[in-house]
Amino acid sequence: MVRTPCCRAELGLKKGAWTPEEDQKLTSYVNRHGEGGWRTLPEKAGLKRCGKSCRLRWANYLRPDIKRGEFTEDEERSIISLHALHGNKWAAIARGLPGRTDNEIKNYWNTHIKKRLIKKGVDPVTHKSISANLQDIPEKLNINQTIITSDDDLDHNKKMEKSARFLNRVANRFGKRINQSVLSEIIGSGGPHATISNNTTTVTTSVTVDSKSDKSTSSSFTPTSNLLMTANGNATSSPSAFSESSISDRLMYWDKEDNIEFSTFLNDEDFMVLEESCAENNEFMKELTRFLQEDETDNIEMMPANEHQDSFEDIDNYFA
DNA sequence: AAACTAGTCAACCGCTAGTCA
DNA sequence: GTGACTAGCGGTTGACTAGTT
Repeated sequence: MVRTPCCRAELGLKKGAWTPEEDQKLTSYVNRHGEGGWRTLPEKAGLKRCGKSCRLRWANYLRPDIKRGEFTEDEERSIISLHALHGNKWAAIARGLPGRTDNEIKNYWNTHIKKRLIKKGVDPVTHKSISANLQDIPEKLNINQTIITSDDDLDHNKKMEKSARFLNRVANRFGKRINQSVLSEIIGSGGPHATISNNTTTVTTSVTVDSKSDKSTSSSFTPTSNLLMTANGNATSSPSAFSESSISDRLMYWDKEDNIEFSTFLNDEDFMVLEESCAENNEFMKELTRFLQEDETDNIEMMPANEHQDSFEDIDNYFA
């Protein structure tokens, strides 16, 4: 299929920087007729520009809701979190930052954040430490070499990976149903942090989850590709938000004020407590709990924890 | 003061997905 | 099913500016 070029120089269409007069024409036209119809807009608005150029000028510069000026620290943190989630999907990232355009975020990333991350020793593509990435090289080169040095390490890594997968699945399943703004808020605050109880070690690390192998059925929420997790030897419970009854018991969320409770089943291997950042995101947990309660009242049976061999299968079945 | 370099960001280009006749 | 068309996206370019030599 042969396409006619959008902006043909022989038609005498102007390129380059926009003049204030052009901005004025475009703004008043869009204000009168609304966005859209970009192909025919230039002629109607009396502009010697291609429609694409007009759309871009409007979207990136003239739109009234565009926020100008320096990015705040919060915005920067959000960009980093969202980039970890979406990669170079600038439009997706921009949706999480009202008033900022994809172009602006892209430029800011390339000129500021990227450099800063590299300076801190963080790979801006993978969001892992650069030294950690060096350890990945054998894997990337398909060399059969393991960097796990002991059974304990292997076991610990498996636990963390499974726990990360669990969180991913919760996000994927509930992403379809939970208010997007609540999810954006969580992502904006750095994503859910999980504390894994393994009773032996205290480690801070990040776990990458293969979202391809975790088949997501979510149509409205992009699967998490990275989850930041804190593996903490001291099994902690957040004040008022989470409590644990026993290592093989259920993950509990209980809000005293609203008198609501969330629980799901985890065996001792997958046991985890969502703390700190999730506690900050009480809204998310409350909403999650409400959905569970609704489901329970719809007679969806929840099986006791000790009958579960594979908690992920159970979670899949439950949320399916 | 002039030349050069590096950083920034608006705008462009090429491509893809979605829609419609 | 096919092709024309539109809108939108991500990567790249180049003009402009500020800092340095």
